[in-house]
Amino acid sequence: MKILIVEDEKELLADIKSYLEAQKFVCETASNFFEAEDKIAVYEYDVTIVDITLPGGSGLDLINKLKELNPATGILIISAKNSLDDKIKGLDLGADDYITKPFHLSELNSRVNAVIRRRHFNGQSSIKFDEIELDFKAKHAILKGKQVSLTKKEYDLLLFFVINKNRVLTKEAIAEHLWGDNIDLVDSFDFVYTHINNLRKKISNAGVNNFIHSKYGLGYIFGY
Amino acid sequence: MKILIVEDEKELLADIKSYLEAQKFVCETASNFFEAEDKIAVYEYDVTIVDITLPGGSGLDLINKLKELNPATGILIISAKNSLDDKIKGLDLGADDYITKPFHLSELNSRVNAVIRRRHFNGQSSIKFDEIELDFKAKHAILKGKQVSLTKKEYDLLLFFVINKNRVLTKEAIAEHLWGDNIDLVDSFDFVYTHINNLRKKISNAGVNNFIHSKYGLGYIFGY
DNA sequence: ATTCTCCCTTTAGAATGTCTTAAGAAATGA
DNA sequence: TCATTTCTTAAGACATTCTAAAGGGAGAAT
Repeated sequence: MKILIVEDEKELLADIKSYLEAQKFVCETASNFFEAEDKIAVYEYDVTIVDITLPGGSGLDLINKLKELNPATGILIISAKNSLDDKIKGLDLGADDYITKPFHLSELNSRVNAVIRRRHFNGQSSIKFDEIELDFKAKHAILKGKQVSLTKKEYDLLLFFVINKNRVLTKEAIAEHLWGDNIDLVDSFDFVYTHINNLRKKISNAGVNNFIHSKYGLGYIFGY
Repeated sequence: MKILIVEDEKELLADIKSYLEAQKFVCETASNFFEAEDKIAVYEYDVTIVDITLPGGSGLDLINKLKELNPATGILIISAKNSLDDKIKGLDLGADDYITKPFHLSELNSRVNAVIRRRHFNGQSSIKFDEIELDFKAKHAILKGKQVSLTKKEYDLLLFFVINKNRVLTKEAIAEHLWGDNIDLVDSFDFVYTHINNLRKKISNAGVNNFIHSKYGLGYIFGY
């Protein structure tokens, strides 16, 4: 899960980032309108957290752009206590939720989770592909109807596969999505093999086979 | 897909090259205006990445030349943070996008992909010619409606043919497009024969025949 | 028409690079 | 602390790519 945080107060921005990263989200940040504009043009984040009052332009315009460029992203507004008006406008523009300053980071976190659930998966609490089902709340998989517990990385990896079914994912893309782009490209990405292997084991132990296919020299593809 | 990277900062140039090569692009480089001028005169790259500030001449002039010599190429500008003016001029001249220093290589990569998509494929996720279809997401071919898996070289080769249908391609051009300029021009290019043969086998095994024709002494042509 | 040269086809196997797997070290968290 | 998860490492298996070589055919020269 990759999140963009758009917030001009540097300290708050850093706090949010480190909190959400501790919750195992992969985060990127922007501290003004233009930076945010650049980032959303380039990457389709799962969730975008937007402070309405931004230097360089209104957060509302940013939301407009977001809806245009990446309608699938979840949008969470941060607003000051007094600007009720902006909140309503934001929700009208298609934001999913808002949170008022000051707030507890734990609350932000649960709202992010709620947004992800609602947005990405249309209010469902799980996503399913054939005999493979992922439960967002419990963060486990249901394979052939049976619960299988997954580690965080296995869960994220499987979710990334399910969302991108029938699309080749290079190990670089996988590494980037699960670990963020602060990883060094000279790295070998060997650890991806390990996680793929672990995930495959758990899936096939449950009697579900042949869903993660290797494409030699290209990457992996999930599907039949 | 072949990319020319024009950038004078040696270290950045090397970083970009190795990143994009990891993403399975074939890259060539130029570190000043004249070198770039030479290269674009000789080969029609799919995408050209141009740093606006170059020793020997302006990147803007280079863009002009590019539009003249190879209007089909995608152009991506790299610019310093302060030179907003140049960016706009560049886009006016026909560049497709710009990216501001400093940037994440992953951002550059997605912009390159966006440029390619826009240029070559108009947002489609596959390209089709008669009974031959290539799925960009899954990186496989669909021949007579049936999925056929291809190796990376076979895929690249077939894509090159489909894009250049009804045009004679010399084996030197094929070699250059698929392997980049690190191959020696004195080489025999015999390996091209092998890959053509493998590709023909897979295509005809699927019951699709006579699409890759040999033109004795000239090269190959794809079509009826 | 015949011969010669060069280009292309095809095949087999060597070299290369990628993936699988497992075991253990390091990091994280209860 | 101990248990679990994540990362590192390495050996071996495997797919792909490249090399080399033999044979067939096209076009040019005689």
